[in-house]
Amino acid sequence: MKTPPVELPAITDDGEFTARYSEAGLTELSFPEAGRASAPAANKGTIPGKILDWHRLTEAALKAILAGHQPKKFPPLDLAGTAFQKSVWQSLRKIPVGRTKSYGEIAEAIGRPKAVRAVGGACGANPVPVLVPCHRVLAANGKIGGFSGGLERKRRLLAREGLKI
DNA sequence: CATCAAAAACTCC
DNA sequence: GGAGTTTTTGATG
Repeated sequence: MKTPPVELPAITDDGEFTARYSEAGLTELSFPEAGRASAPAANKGTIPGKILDWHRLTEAALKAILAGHQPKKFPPLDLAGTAFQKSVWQSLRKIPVGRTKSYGEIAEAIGRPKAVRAVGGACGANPVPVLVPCHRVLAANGKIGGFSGGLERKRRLLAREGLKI
């Protein structure tokens, strides 16, 4: 591995997220997990300055969303996925704070109104939760659907934005 | 490399 | 509660 992904802890009020960066941008973000209280020891000396710069933006954006505000700036994202998944994630990022969309609406937005189920799959494959607000996507009839980080966490995120299920 | 089968965070009847 | 639609992923020849 010539360019191993860089891992940095992002401290928020909700816990310690783990952000992973490639040479092109933020590539993955993980929720804090029990039993992983201590972040991966980050050798700041070996981390390129630009990544530390991105990380500042990531942490700021993360905190903003967790507080229910729309972040002013996003770090560059380097999402790995199929064309379909990228379309879905792009649509997700257009959802403003405090609003929700259904899987069906996302499906329509990308021109595949009937691919709702596939949209669900793409959301589940979303490597960057919170910044790509997969938690703001609910099922058509108001059901909460699912969430990679656990349904409880999804509910709390929505509650922070002033939404009630 | 091409093809088949199974599964998924949905939606509608 | 069951059938339908689309995409992804892993197995098979």
